[in-house]
Amino acid sequence: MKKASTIRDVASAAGVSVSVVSRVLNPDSGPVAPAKRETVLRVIDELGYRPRAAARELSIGHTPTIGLVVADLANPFFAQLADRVVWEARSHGVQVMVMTTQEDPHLEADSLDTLLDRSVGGVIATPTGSNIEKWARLQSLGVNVVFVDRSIPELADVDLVSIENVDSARRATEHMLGLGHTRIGLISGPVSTSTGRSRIEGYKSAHNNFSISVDPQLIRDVPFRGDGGGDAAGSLLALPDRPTGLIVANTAQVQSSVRRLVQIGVRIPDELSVIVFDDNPWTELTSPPLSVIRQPIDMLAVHSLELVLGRMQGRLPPAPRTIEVKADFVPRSSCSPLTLSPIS
Amino acid sequence: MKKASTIRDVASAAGVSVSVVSRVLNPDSGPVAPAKRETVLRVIDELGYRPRAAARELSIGHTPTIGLVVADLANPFFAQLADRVVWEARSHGVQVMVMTTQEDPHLEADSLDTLLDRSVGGVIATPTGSNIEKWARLQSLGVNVVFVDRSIPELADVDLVSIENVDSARRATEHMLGLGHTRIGLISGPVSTSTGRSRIEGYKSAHNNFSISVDPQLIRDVPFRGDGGGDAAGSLLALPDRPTGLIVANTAQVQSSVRRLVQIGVRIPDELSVIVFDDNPWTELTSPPLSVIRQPIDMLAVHSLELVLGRMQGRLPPAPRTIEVKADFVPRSSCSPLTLSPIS
DNA sequence: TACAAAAGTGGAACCGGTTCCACTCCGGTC
DNA sequence: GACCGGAGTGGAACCGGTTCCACTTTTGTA
Repeated sequence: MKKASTIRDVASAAGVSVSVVSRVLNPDSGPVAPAKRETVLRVIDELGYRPRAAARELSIGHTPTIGLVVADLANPFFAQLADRVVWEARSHGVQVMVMTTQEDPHLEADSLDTLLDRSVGGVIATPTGSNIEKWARLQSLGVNVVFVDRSIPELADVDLVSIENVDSARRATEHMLGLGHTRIGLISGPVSTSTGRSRIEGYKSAHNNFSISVDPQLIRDVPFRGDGGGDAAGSLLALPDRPTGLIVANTAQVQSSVRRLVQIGVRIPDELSVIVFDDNPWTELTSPPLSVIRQPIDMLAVHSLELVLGRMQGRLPPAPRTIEVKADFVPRSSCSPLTLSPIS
Repeated sequence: MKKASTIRDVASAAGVSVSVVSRVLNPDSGPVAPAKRETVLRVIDELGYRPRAAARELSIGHTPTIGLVVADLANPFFAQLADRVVWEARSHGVQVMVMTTQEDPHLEADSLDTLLDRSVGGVIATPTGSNIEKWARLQSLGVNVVFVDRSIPELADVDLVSIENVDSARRATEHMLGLGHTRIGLISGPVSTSTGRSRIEGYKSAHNNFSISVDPQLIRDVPFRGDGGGDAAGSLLALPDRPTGLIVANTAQVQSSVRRLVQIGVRIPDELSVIVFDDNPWTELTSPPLSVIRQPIDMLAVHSLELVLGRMQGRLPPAPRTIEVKADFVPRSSCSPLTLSPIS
């Protein structure tokens, strides 16, 4: 366990001053005679010297690092998002600190503190919805914040990247309405989140277009955490006048909901047509393969990274941006026309 | 965008020296009069002061941070591993830098450099199998390395946490042999990895126990990346004397393999009995639900973290450790007795 | 009361980079 | 030949913490 060499080791081995070595390390920071540059580079190689990030960070004042704060990596949506963000960031020479919140505001607050301590230049997050002042403080300290997928209404000047939630939910609903279903269950996210509200709005809007009234009983907004999706699915199916269609618009609850449907043993699509949000890899391995709204996770990752890096480099106008990307509806075999009472 | 306060700001605001503030910050580093401690804490709170990690790191020489190097967060196995590690680490006050390699040795090498620059105290990794000298160098610089799930035979003195690979593969194989199957396909990881080799060994050992000879044609070792699992599944089923059982022991290829089986339309378990490694959440949502070898990801995470932290704190004997945890066989409905030529 | 030990405190060096600045060489220009 | 500007260089301050050490004050004990 030899200890790593420092810039001063390199300097003395190369017979130059630390200033010169530093200039070699940071090409645009000043002139170096070509011959010396060669020598220094050779010595660096021989010694296996690598500058320590902490030292640079201390004198520069910031790091080429961003934080990624998601609920739960065990959820494929977040996992894929993280994968893409980490991957994409690397190609820009930026490191990513991944933090998970388990949807717990306290853990979220902790994560933000940690990121602050690490002097990250930006944060990409799917916020829990709390910690308003904490997010604001982060921004006021110059940390660039971009929300993905969800936003917090109280925080107006934060960049946001999400799918077209209203439109996506409307299209899914209209697809079912078009098949003749009139009682369609909706399992959405909490109304305290933008995502939850927008998707409910899209659902209602579709009903409106079809001049079909909305039964509030059929709308279940459940938390992201826990087994709320499964319970909601169970209770919807237990309704006297039970729905013939189900849209699961809470990505965190898809698995739980589908598992419950399988347990109950409803026949899909004969007894129940189903559309879920998010094209998890397994959705086409179930039988029947599920029709899904596919969130273009790559796009979410790319755009949010672009935003946060753009802000870090100060090459974006100050006004907050909202980027909405289109989500595809991918029909598979989990929806069928309503046969019991066929449409006119 | 006001700028953050420093320890000297706190010191002067509290009317004490920086030494005192530092001692308040690090409780066991020296005595502080209770009254002054109070004052300092109050000032810290008022100013919203937080010590900068980089400064501390620079003077201490290391960070309470570990690196986690996995192939691909989009793979549920790694994603869950990452989730557990991050989670568990946090409860020990340790941060985790998550890096992905996409199974590419170059990217792996980059990641290790980055982690080195950040002065991490330890690394938990599923190594690609290359970069032998790089791993060795990392160790010689005092970075504690723990491999999870796979190991590199050339690197003898690295801690390893994995499941009982030989035993797991044997149990799965014996289960099928016990059902009367004699031609069982095996899709495993590359033989260049310990995992790949051990699982093939278990498969062979089971055959041996049942005095059934092994047809080498039925063993397919495919890379972790790409669609090798699907292709192997396809080609196994295209064999003239095609297998009646299939064990997918390459966790990264399960999805690809199962997808192919679904595409081909083999009836499971009637035409083909199937066991896969890894209890991904969706394996019980397929029809039929798949029998799996369940890797206790929590255990893998906990043990590897324990090892790496233990080494960082120097409270472990120097000899490298290998921890093997038991993997459960979870029978579901994807295996049935061989009916064509029933066992005696 | 005397004196050693322990508690409490602040000054300053240090960790390993970056950067400002002063200084020395050059060559080119009037 | 005097002068100027720019290339090239090194010294030293600085970033924000930690820690050693010397010093003063308090406490405990004989």
